[in-house]
Amino acid sequence: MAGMEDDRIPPHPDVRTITLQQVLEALVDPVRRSIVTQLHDATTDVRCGGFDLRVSNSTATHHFRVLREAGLIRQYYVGTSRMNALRREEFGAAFPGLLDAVVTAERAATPPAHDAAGRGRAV
Amino acid sequence: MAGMEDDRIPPHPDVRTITLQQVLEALVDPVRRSIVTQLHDATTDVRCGGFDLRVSNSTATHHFRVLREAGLIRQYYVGTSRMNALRREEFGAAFPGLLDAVVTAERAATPPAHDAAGRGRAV
DNA sequence: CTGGAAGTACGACGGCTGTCAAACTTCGAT
DNA sequence: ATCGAAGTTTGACAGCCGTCGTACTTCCAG
Repeated sequence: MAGMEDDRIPPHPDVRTITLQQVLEALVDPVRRSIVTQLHDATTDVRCGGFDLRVSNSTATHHFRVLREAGLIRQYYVGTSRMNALRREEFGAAFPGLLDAVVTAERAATPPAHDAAGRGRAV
Repeated sequence: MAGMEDDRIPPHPDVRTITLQQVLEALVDPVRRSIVTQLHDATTDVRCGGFDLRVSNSTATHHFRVLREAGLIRQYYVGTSRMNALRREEFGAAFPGLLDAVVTAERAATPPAHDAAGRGRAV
C-alpha cells in the first residue's frame, strides 16, 4: 500500500525540482500565505473547506493548486474532503529557513485574531 | 553633519513600517533578487551601473526604487554615481532569517557563473 | 562653459494573475 | 436510487507590473 495515489489528485512534484522563483511566486499572495500559516499553526491536516479564506470556492481551488505545485503542501482525499498537509521537512531541506522566516514574519504582522479559529478543525 | 540627506534621493523608509507583503513583492522579481544577491556577495557598496543586469537603464532604476522602498537597500550619491548598500542589520532585525534564506536559495539555484564579475567593482 | 557620463521621470504597451460565476464530477448518506 | 456536500474546471474579465524608448537633470572633466 505504498503507492496509494489517488487519481483525483495530480502527482506531487519532487521538491528538488522546484525553483525559488516558483516558491516566492506562491508565497507572495496573501491568501496562499494565509493558508500556509494556518496549516503551520494547525496540529492536524486541514480540509480545503476548513480554512478561513475570504475568496470564492473556485479561487481557493486555484490557490491550493499553486501551493501544491510549489511543493509546499501535499493533498489527499478522505471521502469527499480534500485534505492539506504542509510538506515541512522536505521543503525545509530544499529551502532551509525560508518557510519559518515567512511564517514568523506573517504571524508578527497578522493582527491578533480575537477568534481562535483556524485550529485543526477537521469538521 | 548627521542629516546629510541628499535631495536627489527620497527618504528611506523605517524598516519597522514595512510589510511582509511589500518585501515578498520586492523579492519575487528575478532581477531584484539578482541585485540583492550581488550586493550580498559584494564586499563593498555598488553603484547602479556596477551590477550585471540584462535590462534597460530605466527598468533598472525602477527595480532599485522598489528595493529601496521595501527597506532592502540604502542609496546615496557619490559624484554622479548612485551607490547601493544592503540594509542587512536593520532588515534582519525586522524579518529574521528571511534575507539569508532567500540569498542562500538563490545561490544554490544560480548556475556557477564561470565569470567572476559582480564583485565589488566600483569602476 | 561646454560635453559627456550616470541615472531618473514619464508615458505606453503587453502579459500575467487573481477573481468570480456557472456548470460539472464524485462520493457518502438516506 | 437519489440528493446533497465538497471541490474542480472552464471561460471571462480587470488590474497590476515589468519592460522599453525618449526626454530630462545633475554633476564632473577638460
